[in-house]
Amino acid sequence: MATTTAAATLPVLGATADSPPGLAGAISACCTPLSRAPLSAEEADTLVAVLKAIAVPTRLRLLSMIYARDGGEACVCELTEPLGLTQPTISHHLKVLVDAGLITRDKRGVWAYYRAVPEALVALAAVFSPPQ
Amino acid sequence: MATTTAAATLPVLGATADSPPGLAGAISACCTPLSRAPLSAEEADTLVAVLKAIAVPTRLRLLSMIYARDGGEACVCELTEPLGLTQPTISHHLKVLVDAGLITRDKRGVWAYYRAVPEALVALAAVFSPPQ
DNA sequence: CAGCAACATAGACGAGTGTCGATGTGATGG
DNA sequence: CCATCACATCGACACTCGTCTATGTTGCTG
Repeated sequence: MATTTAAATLPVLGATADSPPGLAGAISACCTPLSRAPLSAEEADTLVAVLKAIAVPTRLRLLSMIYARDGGEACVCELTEPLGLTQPTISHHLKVLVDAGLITRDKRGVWAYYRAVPEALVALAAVFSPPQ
Repeated sequence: MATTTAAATLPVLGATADSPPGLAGAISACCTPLSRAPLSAEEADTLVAVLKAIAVPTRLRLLSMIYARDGGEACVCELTEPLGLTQPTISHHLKVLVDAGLITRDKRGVWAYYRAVPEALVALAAVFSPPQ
């Protein structure tokens, strides 16, 4: 169960109920490591859906801000100012990250807290695991 | 020199002469793991330049086809047919992957062979290494 | 040298998307 | 009940980019 074998054990991610219904679970469920075998069109589309979510500077910074936070959660108000963008823009990007399964949303009162999903990073790292 | 410490040793990548001048080296040179600390705008831009290169189905499939090949190299003629795209389109995407430092180009005679750069995958995997 | 094959480059077009301002939706407080 | 705050949604605009056709470049061959 070491991190090096994560790629083999991760397909369970897509089936567990407590993991988000997003695409992060589907990464490991569909895709062997890149260097293992050529990707089919469907596998590529699935993986790309997640990669596109993080291939934007704003979203990548949002992701790192949430993941680096104590407890791995932050509300919108804490993320708007550091990036110098509008609140609707931040909300839009957060929704994309949620849909990709990279973070989760938890509304408590007036505030919406976005939380990290570390398993998603593990799945991504597994995809990029080098040959042998 | 284990894979788990690759993140720490990889900054050398950007300095070695035999590694491509692409952005793959810059990944590890600029960016700590995502979950370590919030990314600056510049760090995000650098990482995104590489992520955008692979966040396209065609390029992701090209990358996997090259990396999964024996010897880790392939010529354009071998990559055009399986994807069902035009030769100029394939050449275009290969150039993007080369510029990102994910593959290298080696022209031998009439053929152009594109080769894998495993260190680039290691650097990417390091970026997505989970907290602690 | 002529001709062909493999690949690169140039220009154009259409689809996708990051950002914005304006507005809608609940929850809280007086 | 009304005002306010935190956040989501909606349309619109500008820009990027994946793909194509057409053409240029280079190396091999008869």
